[in-house]
Amino acid sequence: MHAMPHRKLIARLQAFSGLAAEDRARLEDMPHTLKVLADGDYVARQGDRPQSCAIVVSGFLARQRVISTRNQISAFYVPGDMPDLHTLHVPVLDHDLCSIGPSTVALVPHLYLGQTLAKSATLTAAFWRETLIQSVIHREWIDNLAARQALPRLAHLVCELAARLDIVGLVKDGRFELPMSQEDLADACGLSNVHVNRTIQELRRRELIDWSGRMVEVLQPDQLERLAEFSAAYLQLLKTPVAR
Amino acid sequence: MHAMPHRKLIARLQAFSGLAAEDRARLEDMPHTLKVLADGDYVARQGDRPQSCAIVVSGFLARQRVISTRNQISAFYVPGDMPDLHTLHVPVLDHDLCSIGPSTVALVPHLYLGQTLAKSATLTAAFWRETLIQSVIHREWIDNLAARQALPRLAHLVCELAARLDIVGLVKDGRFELPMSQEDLADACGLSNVHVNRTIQELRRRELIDWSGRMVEVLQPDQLERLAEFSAAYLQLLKTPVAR
DNA sequence: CGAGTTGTTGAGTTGCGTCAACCGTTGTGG
DNA sequence: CCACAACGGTTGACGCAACTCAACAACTCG
Repeated sequence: MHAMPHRKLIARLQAFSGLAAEDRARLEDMPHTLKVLADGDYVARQGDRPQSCAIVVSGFLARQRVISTRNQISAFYVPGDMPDLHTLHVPVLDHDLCSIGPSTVALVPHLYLGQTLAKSATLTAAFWRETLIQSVIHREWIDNLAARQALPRLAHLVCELAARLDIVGLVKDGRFELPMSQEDLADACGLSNVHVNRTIQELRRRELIDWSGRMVEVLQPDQLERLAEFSAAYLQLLKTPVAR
Repeated sequence: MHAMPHRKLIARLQAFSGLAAEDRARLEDMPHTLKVLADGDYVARQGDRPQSCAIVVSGFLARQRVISTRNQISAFYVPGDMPDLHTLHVPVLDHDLCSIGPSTVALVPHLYLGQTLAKSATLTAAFWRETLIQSVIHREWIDNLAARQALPRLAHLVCELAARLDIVGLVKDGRFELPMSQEDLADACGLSNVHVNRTIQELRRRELIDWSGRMVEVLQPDQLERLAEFSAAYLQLLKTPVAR
């Protein structure tokens, strides 16, 4: 089924960080166990001290946590992402890591990952950069939540997910799968599920997207990105190597 | 004036990452230039490719950027922070870095920083962890912006800044200096300046804080943290070393 | 086929924004 | 040394984006 489960991760690291052949080989040889998750299953829970890092192989994960009465989602993870890479250095997980729809993850032991990074400074830099991408995305979410109202806010999230899925080859003709419910979107956007519903209808009415069931199609990418003030540039900032 | 400008940074790295004597020495010997900033001065601008990293020596910086019509602040930086450490790996700055009130920063060339990290895996880990702390704080902001309304949201920000200032010894008897205007707070919290004003008055009315001029005093820390659902734990998660 | 999700719609409410005026403080230049 | 401009803080009146509650429809799945 998955001859090389972390293929998407390696391809992205290759593209953005430029791996040497031996680094690539080290990654391909990483020992791992595959784990199949159903909708709502947890990869790890708040307070856990994971002994391995997950790589999303297929499907979506959400980072979430209860704030006052709401189940707040602070990140989505798509295939090729490592949602808990930071636990290498920050042992305690501060959120739940939950499967949105069915998904598959590969688990790589900290022990092995640490040893591999110790052998290669470029690999260390590549994985460090990987955590920095997550920071960039976090900052976009902060801006999005604080500064935009519902319509552009949802539009921005759609643009972001489309761009991230495109990088790992999961967008075909502007179409891609989003397994999250409107309730999940509400939890991510700081809106009520009712208002998310009405806002999506407005996006449909303007013929910017076609969104029925789990499939989304972006009909007018330029218009949608203009509404969202979205620029994919921030996801592509990582192509120049570190100063030495 | 500043015999060792990055003393606060070193002390924090020491406490959270446990530096060896030689790593400490390397940090103390870092070549740098001091830069004094007035209110509103920029350390660097969006789109810049800085050739050095800044360490906040005194005062506050804000990471900001214009979103639609608003000047959105996505992070505050206090003494001991390295606001653009990530430019080591992500060359282009995606926000402005602006002084809030007068401040001083030490600039350390990328070239030197890269060479130093190449010599020490533990130092690399310590600085990587430093960027991960920023991620943790970003996620707290996401939760704060999305899930809490104005009163607890502002309370949470006050708690966070108090905790971060406390770590670097800038809190005396619950009192500390916050140089930002209510407008700045509004830009950080996704609120209007008018509503920030009213919300602060409510915090004062409840006798949770005393906030006049630039000085803030937390009168009832427990009550304030309960209102904000704040726990300083997330800033302290970094004390266990990496697996090897 | 029923039971539990997820999506949709309507009506009434509210937290927060906007606009606009006013006040106190600070700093600056004549 | 005062006049005055500039800025940050404060207050009131009004409007709106988004929330809550509640019912219902569509879909999924055992």
